[in-house]
Amino acid sequence: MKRNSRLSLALHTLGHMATEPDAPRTSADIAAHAGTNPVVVRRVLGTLRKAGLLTSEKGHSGGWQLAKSPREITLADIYLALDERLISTDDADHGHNCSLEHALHHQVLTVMEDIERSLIERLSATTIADICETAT
Amino acid sequence: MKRNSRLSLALHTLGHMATEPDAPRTSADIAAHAGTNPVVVRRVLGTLRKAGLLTSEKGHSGGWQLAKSPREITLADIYLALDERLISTDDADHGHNCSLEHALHHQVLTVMEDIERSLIERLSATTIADICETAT
DNA sequence: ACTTACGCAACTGACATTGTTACGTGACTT
DNA sequence: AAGTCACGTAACAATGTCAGTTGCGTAAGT
Repeated sequence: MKRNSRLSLALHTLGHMATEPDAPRTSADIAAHAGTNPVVVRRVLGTLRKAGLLTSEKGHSGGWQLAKSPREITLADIYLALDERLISTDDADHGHNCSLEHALHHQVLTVMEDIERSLIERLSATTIADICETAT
Repeated sequence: MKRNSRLSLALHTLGHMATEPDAPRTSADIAAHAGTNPVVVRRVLGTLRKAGLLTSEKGHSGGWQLAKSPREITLADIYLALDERLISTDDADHGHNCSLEHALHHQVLTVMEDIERSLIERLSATTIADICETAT
């Protein structure tokens, strides 16, 4: 798979959960539906649980469920929970001795931060409930 | 190095070239200044040459030079030449059978395309000559 | 001829990510 | 109480990407 497979898996899973919010789903079911592995599902959904978007229960009739109403979960929430940012937040060495390079990176970084801010703003405008409605 | 090292190298090199546009530089010099390898420099600058931003000459007193005035080269030109897009342009399998997944990806993709468009717009507002002036 | 410097192909090693196996733990069922 | 179900987590293998490196060819100039 490629780089944004975690995001794909998260969107896909939460989307389906939103259509039937009260039915818990096991990682095995989700994995089968998404064509991947239960452990991978638990890994990805685990980060969403840490972000407060999902709950998980063990044992019989356990599994994963939405922690809030689908109308309260935006695409931005999912994007931010997965922590796959546009900008590589490690600004370690590139300011070593060259003022030109420093100016260059500062300019690009400023633009990128603005862009990411507006990306999040755009993503937070649609909830997963919205998506389910438009998909009919 | 990390993922945007090609962009860093390109920006850095073009920035320095802009301060003295008529002096050709060899890949060995550039590599030494950037702390990398001449072949890597040729790889990266080669893509910029294909995009029409640089020229290269072989033999004695050969090397790399800007193909245009520094005032005509924007950050967007460099970004686009390196082809490191925000969106993974391979929309191969994710629309296989699930209309919900299709709607999800369509929504995210639309937002991402908008965002990238505005990123390019922002980057095209500053030329490398601008950077050299602000770096004094 | 000889040197210089790019062009390009092939290989290596580091690194990240996904997939897989294995085992522990909590919760429910009988 | 025993059994099962499902998550939680660690460890490892498989894969892909990318920078780095070596080597050789080719063009331009001395």
